[in-house]
This record gives sequence, structure tokens and C-alpha cells, in this order.
Amino acid sequence: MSQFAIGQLAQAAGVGIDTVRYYERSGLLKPSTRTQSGYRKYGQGELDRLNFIRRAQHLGFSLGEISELLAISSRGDVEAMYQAAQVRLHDIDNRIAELGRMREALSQLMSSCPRKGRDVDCPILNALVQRKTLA
Amino acid sequence: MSQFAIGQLAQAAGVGIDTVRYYERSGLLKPSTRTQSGYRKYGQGELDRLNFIRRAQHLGFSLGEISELLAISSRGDVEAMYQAAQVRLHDIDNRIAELGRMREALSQLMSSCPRKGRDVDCPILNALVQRKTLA
DNA sequence: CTTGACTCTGGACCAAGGTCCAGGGTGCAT
DNA sequence: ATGCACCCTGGACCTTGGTCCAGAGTCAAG
Repeated sequence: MSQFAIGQLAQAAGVGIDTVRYYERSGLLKPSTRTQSGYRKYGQGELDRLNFIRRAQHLGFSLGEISELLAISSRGDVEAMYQAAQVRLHDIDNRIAELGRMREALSQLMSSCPRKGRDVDCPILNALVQRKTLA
Repeated sequence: MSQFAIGQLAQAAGVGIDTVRYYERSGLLKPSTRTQSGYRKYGQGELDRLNFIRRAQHLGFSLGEISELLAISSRGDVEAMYQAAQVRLHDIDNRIAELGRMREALSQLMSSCPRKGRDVDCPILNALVQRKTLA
């Protein structure tokens, strides 16, 4: 009978107590029972669920998405899981592409910056001030 | 004498009026003058500055960083500008790397997902539930 | 002179994901 | 039986970059 108080659960999952309560408010994780005095009690299933949430977050899912993932998971719906992963993957790709464009623009400006001399010779400054636009 | 009211300035830069006032609150952009009745008046310099802010944002700088960039720019400090760009570039690289790790983990899980059949055969589900850990 | 568009201020509100606090109650060990 | 660690609730607060609102004042045209 592995039963945890909220502090033990939080520690076991490496999160803060307030985070656990926040997840509960968000509808992601509720205690399996409460004691007469109102203390939350969690079992192994809740710890698994909490770890699931953390791992999904690590893959970049938002809490809202994770809520859906948990429902999908509880249905064992493999196809839906795959679809959700695909949506996530596309989003990650978009973000990488956007950052790549920033990176490109910035490094391009930097590569032609003399790093000394007058401001009018600095392409970074020029690009931002639009004295002459290089990017 | 190109003088703009806030609405004209906002429109010229393609931002909202509230955004201009927000930048003012944030110490980024203040009107060159005010009319007797308190209306903000902006000149070409302020429009340039606002465009600078927007372009820097587009390169991924935060408003706090942009505040520094503006100071650097007004000093014409090319070296500092380059340094700031470099810091930004590293941050972008870090974010790209992090997203790349997510992408890798996710696509790896997806590639070995049969997309049908029982949940125990879905590596995505398994990774999240830690039924067996694949990632 | 009136109408309508514009602007003013101060402050509230939004997303997301927490984090912290006060003022109390509980559980366990000594 | 008392001290200390733990837990409860409800709500406020944080960050970032805005967005929206009410209630009031202003400007330009007709």
C-alpha cells in the first residue's frame, strides 16, 4: 500500500508541492483519496500520472495538450497519440525554422561587422536603424 | 516638420496605439513633445526608434535587451553591439538545440510507432507512461 | 455648435505555468 | 502535552508583451 502525502508525491516526482496543487486546479491530477482531515493521499497511479505529465512537458507539450494526451492514453488510442505527436512535431519544426531565420539574419549581420570603427560601418546598427538596410 | 499624433505613429510603424503607450511606460520610447492639452507628439526620430524596436524584436531580442541596444546604438558603440548580438546568437542556438532534442526524441518515438494495434505496442505511450521506457 | 474621431489617464485583464502567503488545522515524536 | 513539521484553503503575485476599458477631454469638419 504505497500511499503518499502531497509532499512525498512532489518530492518523488521532483516538483514543488504548489505545482501538484496547481495541476489539480488545472484538472490534470487529483488525489485518489483524502483523509478525514482533508489531507490529499496519492497512490502509485497518481505518481505515474505526474511523471507522465513531466515527461510530456519535456517533449514540449503544453498542459492543455497534456490533458488531451492523458485522455488519449487512458483510452489506449494509439492512432490519436500518433496524431498528437505529429502536431507537436510540426510545431517544433516551425519554431526551429523561425529561430533559424533569426539566427541567419543575425549571424549575417555579425559576419560583416568590423567590430571596431565608426557606427555607420556596423551592419547590425545599420539594420536596426535602417540607416541602410542590410537585412 | 513631420509631427505625428500617437495614432499616426502607430499606424506608420504597424503597431497598436496601446503598444506605443506600453513602450513608453517601459521606458523605450517617449514623445518628443506634448501639446498643451497633453497629446503626445512624435517626430521622425521617434518613428525610427519605434522601427528599431520592431526590427530588434524580430531578431529575437526582448524589450529589456532592446533597451540596452538603444543605449548602445545611441553611443554608436560597435563593439558592444557586436557583443550583444553574440549573446543573442548563443541564446538562439541554445533554444534551437533544445528544440532539436525534443524533435529527436519525439520523432524517434513516432518512427517506431505502429499507429495501430494495442497501446502496449505504442512507444509514445510507453515512453510517457514508462510502461517500458524507450526515451 | 454639434458630431464624430481622436486622445488622455489609471488601472484591470489576458495567456502559461507556476510560486508564495496568511491564518489556520493535523500528525507524530518526545 | 507540546513542539515542530506537515498540510489545508483562498487568493494574491510573478513574468512578458501587450490589450482593453471607463470616463473624461480635445480636435476638426460641416
